[in-house]
Amino acid sequence: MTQASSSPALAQTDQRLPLHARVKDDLIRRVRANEWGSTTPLPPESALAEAYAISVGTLRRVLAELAADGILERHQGRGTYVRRATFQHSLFRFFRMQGGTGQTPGSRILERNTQNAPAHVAAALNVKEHSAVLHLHRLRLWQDTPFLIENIWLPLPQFQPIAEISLDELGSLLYPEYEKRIGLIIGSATEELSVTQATDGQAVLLNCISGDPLVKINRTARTHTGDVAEYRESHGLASSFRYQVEIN
Amino acid sequence: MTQASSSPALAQTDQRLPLHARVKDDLIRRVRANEWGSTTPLPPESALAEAYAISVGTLRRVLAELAADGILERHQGRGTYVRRATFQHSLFRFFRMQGGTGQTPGSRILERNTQNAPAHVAAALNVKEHSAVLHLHRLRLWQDTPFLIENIWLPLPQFQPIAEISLDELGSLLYPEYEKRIGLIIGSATEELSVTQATDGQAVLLNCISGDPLVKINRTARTHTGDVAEYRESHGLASSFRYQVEIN
DNA sequence: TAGGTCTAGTCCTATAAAGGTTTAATGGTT
DNA sequence: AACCATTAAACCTTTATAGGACTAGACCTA
Repeated sequence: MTQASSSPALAQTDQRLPLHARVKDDLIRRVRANEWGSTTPLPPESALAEAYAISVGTLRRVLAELAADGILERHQGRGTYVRRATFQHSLFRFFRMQGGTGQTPGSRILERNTQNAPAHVAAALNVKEHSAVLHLHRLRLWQDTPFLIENIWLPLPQFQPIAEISLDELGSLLYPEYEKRIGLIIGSATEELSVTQATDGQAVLLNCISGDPLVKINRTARTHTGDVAEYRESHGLASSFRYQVEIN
Repeated sequence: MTQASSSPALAQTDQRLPLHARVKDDLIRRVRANEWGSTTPLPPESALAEAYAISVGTLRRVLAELAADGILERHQGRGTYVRRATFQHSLFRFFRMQGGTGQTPGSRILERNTQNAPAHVAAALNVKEHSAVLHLHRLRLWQDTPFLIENIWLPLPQFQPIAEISLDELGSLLYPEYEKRIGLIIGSATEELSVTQATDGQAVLLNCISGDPLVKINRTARTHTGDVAEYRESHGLASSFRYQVEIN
């Protein structure tokens, strides 16, 4: 059952892999390339199967896996869509600020500049040391009270559009902005938590006393395919901190 | 394609669900009932399908889902097995103590008694307030240095065997003990992290100064089917704390 | 306008079948 | 003992087919 030649759509995939894996890889690539917005359905099963020159059964298996992986959403009778959104929520399970109404916190950009990546940032972003990166320094507020200091690094030139838009447009949520400006979708992230003490500068921003315990959150955010897209270091008041995790 | 009557094995499952869902539910029940140890393979596809009176294709779909859920492990040519172990690892990603060798920390039981569940414990364990629970008070050590205080509550009479075994046997890892003594397998857990200050008692145990920042971890552990099996409150020195999370 | 019915489009359930790959065990050969 | 070929058992891949269920929109009716 080895196919001598296969659909041109699979030309760039690893020929040693079984068909379903190759189709999956290609679909992930196309999702990542933003071929379908979150409101445009993918082609129906029948059309996709025909395009890949595989049977509907095999294609259904791939789509089911992608749905299980959280990349696609399928709705009987309506169609198959790229999945977005839920992620933003899961990232904001911390800091007991979402009491009651699901409001998003405010934010104020303190600084935006272009830097040569320091060693630890370069390592996290998986780029060469001293290569150009965009740096955002941001303060997050809850009901006008600052609770979190963020330092965000983004690789250039990929994120150049973010360097050029007005600061007002860098509203509270960055990930939708990445998607709109660059067509880049954050698919997963790793966070590392530790506890530190407030420096003088942090104490001023957070309106606390120097030496107070802070929670430090290092986040590495990736696309669906695992490429690192953003590195972020956040510091927040430990006293107002709460973080919830599911383990499987 | 509505089946008038189905395999007796599915008698206790919800008849409104599709076949594959009913078979999945039943297999989860049987895994939970410890029908197969982690070294005994499940019956082969062909035999299982025949026993449930369904086609091999449908059964394969169920087994694939269970494997994706991390409940089963399948090996071509060898068989299908209940999955264990990996979980213990994922639970111990915190506290930067596993440097190099993957040693498990030591532990010392400070106290074991039967209590009437306090309100917050009863709520977490999903039992009536003041009902009998087993309480373990444990100190965890890394190279003879205490780094974590644990308070563990288990519902009775389910966990009665744990109340009766010798304290020596409550070695460092509890979950294998649950499996061996009660046949109960922990499948998932929720943890909530926050930062507190050391009380006098905690300071003595952890060899720190009263008021030092501590990390507090509340863990609710569940079986594969979602029933709460254990509630645990841990306190550790914030200075030696590091926690890593994957978000999807 | 409001509320039904119908229908095309889409995904879902279930079965069947042919052939392939991997593993473990067996028994022979060197 | 070490190596190899064979074989049975187990899971994997792919295709094909028949029918069911759900959704959105078109159309009709009151």
